[in-house]
Amino acid sequence: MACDTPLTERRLGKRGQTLIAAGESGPAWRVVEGIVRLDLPVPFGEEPGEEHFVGIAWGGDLIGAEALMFGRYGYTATAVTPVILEGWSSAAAKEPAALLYARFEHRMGEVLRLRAGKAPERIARLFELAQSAGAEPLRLRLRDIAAITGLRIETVSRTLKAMEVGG
Amino acid sequence: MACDTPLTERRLGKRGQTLIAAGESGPAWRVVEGIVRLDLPVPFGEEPGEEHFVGIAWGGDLIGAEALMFGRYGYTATAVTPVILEGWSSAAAKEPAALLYARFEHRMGEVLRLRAGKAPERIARLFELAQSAGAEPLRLRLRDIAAITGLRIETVSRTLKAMEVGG
DNA sequence: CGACTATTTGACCCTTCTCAAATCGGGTGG
DNA sequence: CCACCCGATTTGAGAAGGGTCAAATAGTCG
Repeated sequence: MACDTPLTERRLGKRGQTLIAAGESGPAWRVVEGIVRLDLPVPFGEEPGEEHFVGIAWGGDLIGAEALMFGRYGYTATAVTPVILEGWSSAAAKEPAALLYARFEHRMGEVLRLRAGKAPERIARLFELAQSAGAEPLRLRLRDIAAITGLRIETVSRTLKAMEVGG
Repeated sequence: MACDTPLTERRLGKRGQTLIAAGESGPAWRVVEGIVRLDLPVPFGEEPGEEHFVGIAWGGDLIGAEALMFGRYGYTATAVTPVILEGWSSAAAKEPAALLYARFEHRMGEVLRLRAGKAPERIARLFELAQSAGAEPLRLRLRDIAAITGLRIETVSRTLKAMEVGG
């Protein structure tokens, strides 16, 4: 860790990389570029290996902030696109609470829109989001697209093929 | 609740009542009891009268906080169940930002779960949520159930009937 | 090259959406 | 008290859209 910059420690993540693991401890990060998906480990004795998708973060969103409060990360964060993270400390946070809430509302609306409408619309919106989040290669894994849009991998595959022919 | 302090103004809302109207100005509120749905007025020249569901709030969540920042409410809030609101001022807010984030992650996960799985599961989860939010009569309007779960009103009607027979 | 993981494809079934029309209530003006 | 209107629910029938299960292909990384 060449931590010679006094202010903002940065960290890169490749597509598919686990950025934060539920149960472990560490700092909070701000998602500067790219998209991150958040999953909860299965609550009860369900399929081990399965996870519950609980949200995405991008464009300045904070991830892992709960570790500052409770000591451990509450969920797993994985890079959906290549990402750039920036260390975040609560001391450095100057955003007023009302602004945080406003940002939340917007974020929740975006996430919900990814679960509304038919398969092609959902997937298209996800790609738009990825593009606006500054993800360069714009190549997403089907499993991520499926988890985020609430579709099946097979459906995503077929829809994607249909889309590139039509549009 | 021996809270007779002059500071916390309370307000009741009946099912279906508009609590906050997009574009108007006013204070922020904390949802003490019940469930509130949030909608965005249609962005462009789409079906007038239609709204985009962008989230729900309950159990201590804040609504209308963006009016503190931007002067106007950014979305419409409607009572899905009878609700109790409590006036909120940013000055009174002492929750650390990290806690706000943690709460929000949880909230987003809950909302997403209401859009996952088949119709009966979604609807059942919404009723559980409504119950946990302290809504007494537990009678929801079909249009609200449909908007929140992302189903059609007809589907909700049919599913509800099938559910009360089976379970 | 070999083991694995990710993506495609096929065939078929089930859910949910659609479009229409019938009912059910609750108010209202006579 | 009754006829009527309007929004909210129900019901029907048929069509799409996705989900499932199974197998075949492409990629990847040692």
